[in-house]
Amino acid sequence: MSINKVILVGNLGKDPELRYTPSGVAVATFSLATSERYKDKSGEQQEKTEWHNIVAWRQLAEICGKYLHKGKQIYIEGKIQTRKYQDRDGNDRYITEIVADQMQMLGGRGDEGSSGGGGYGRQSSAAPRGDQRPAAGGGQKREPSRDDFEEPPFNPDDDIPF
Amino acid sequence: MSINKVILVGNLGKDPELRYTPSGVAVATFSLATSERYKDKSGEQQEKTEWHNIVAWRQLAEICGKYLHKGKQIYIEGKIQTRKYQDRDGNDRYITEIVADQMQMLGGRGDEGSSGGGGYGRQSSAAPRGDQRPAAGGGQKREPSRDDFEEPPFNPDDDIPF
Amino acid sequence: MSINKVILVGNLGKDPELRYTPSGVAVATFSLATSERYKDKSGEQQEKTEWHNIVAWRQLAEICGKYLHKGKQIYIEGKIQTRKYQDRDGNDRYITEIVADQMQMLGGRGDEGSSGGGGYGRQSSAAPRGDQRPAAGGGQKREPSRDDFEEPPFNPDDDIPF
Amino acid sequence: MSINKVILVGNLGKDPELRYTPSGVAVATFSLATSERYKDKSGEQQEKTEWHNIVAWRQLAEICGKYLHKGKQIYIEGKIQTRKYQDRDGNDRYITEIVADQMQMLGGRGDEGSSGGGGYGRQSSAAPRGDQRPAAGGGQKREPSRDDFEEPPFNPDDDIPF
DNA sequence: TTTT
DNA sequence: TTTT
Repeated sequence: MSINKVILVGNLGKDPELRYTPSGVAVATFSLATSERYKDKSGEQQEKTEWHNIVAWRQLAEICGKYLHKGKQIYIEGKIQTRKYQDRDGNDRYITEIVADQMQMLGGRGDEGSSGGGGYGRQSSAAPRGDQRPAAGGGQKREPSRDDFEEPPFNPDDDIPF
Repeated sequence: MSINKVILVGNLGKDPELRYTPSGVAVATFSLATSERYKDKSGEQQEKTEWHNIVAWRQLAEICGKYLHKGKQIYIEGKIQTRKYQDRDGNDRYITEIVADQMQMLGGRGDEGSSGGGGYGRQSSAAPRGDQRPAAGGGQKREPSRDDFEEPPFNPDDDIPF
Repeated sequence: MSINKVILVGNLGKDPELRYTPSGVAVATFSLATSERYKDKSGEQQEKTEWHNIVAWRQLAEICGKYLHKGKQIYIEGKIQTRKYQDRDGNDRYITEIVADQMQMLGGRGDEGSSGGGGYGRQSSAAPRGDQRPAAGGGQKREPSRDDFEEPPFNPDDDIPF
Repeated sequence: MSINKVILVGNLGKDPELRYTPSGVAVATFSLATSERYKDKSGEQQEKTEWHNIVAWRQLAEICGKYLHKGKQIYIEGKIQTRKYQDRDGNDRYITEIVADQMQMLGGRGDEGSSGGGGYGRQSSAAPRGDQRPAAGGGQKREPSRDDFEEPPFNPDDDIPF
């Protein structure tokens, strides 16, 4: 009964960090800058930069770790999530992050060495093959199969029944 | 390298139609009204209604066919698609549709008999069980498995490594 | 060169708080819950609620203060913003908020006494008339004029030139 | 009580066409391609391109006419609208268009001579100054004023009252 | 054809 | 703190 959706287009502040949970699940984190220009009261153009903490899991994490780098312009779709943690003094702290479920590289053609292309996330079986994961328990990754294609733009074997 | 995303909140003009392709793939179609209020030049409040052709496939089609009905308010996320077809005279015609990949029932609380709830689409394994499909070739439906869960809000077995 | 957009559909946890800055600008704040259902590893249905801090300014603030209340289901469109503040001990803290620029009441039909209707935000001149602001400097509110209408769905005085 | 929102990232198929209505209102039209990669049943990578008819009005039209050109990658936010017209034979035809209300140039830094920058649409007073409109009735364009600034990321004169 |  |  609810929607929690974030859409960002911005640039990476640093290269992503790719880590693995104890059970071998890939997690990529990076910060993404979005900048807003606005006129202040005196009519001056001002710019304000917002930094977003992005988190990607599993296959999307590995794609981020492999293809993204500092300065790259990307599109991110995901959801907002606030996580509680304890600081050094044991006090509760909260951090708000964007959990990505789609990522697209933008800014095209030979832009800084990115081979780029495609959109990544969810079902997307367009993802690069070959498992970059280190030895790890893993398990959650399911095997792609022949039937595993995406929502078809059209279905050559089927007559559209309307 | 591109994004094609539509977000609609509106009401169904009629009950959905649920059909099946020759190979047994479910397709639901319905029209969704969004209404916009605006002031015209004379300062009068006006309303303009836009009708959207919604198409849903597979499991989402079946959920739409089962739970949606005329008047229901829903959230739809999907993409724009223009399809070519021939009219009775053999002329090329084009129709623009929204191919849904997420649907949420809104307007809650026992609203008109909908048992409703949850959000449907993509990976969503929250979908009602039991196959409503008629005898049909099918095949594209893959078996859900234990590893088949969604992006975890958090992962109890894993320490978050950051 | 960037996009920072949030779309939420959720329910208010409490009535909004409407305040005014020293110079008389209205600010409404409230928290909005979005809930996600997911299957955990053991196949159990779980629910996780996310709480979003919403901030609305000016006319939209006043509409929120006037029409929204605890439990109401709304659509919010806005942007993510992280604000720094000092806690009681003088330590820097950060809070992430959604600065709303559009709000729509959902869930319809005489739902809990809301007179409701319309969509509010930006140019929207559909907003209730009559100034609810207390005596205050103000100033930023500009006067609506005859030319002040919104993007017209169509323009009766103009032939569309294509 | 409804939402009609489209978000596109794609490339212009041609230079925009900038026209004016009899009363002098600027209208820009252009087509925008979004491409989707997907795997077909035989496992082959396929690409399908969708062409969107974009319409922009007034100031946004002039910015599009001035800064956009064939091939440029942009972000568009707007709404879906289906318009009825008569073909040469007097038959009713329908065309679906995206009425833009925000546009952002993407793909950055000196990309093909675009001076670029900023986001355009709505209140955005960041728009280039100087009126490119030919002699024309006009009228709907309101004069920007000192009070005409956008939603402030923060307000230096005001203490945030929460 | 919906809804407010 | 909401809602289903």
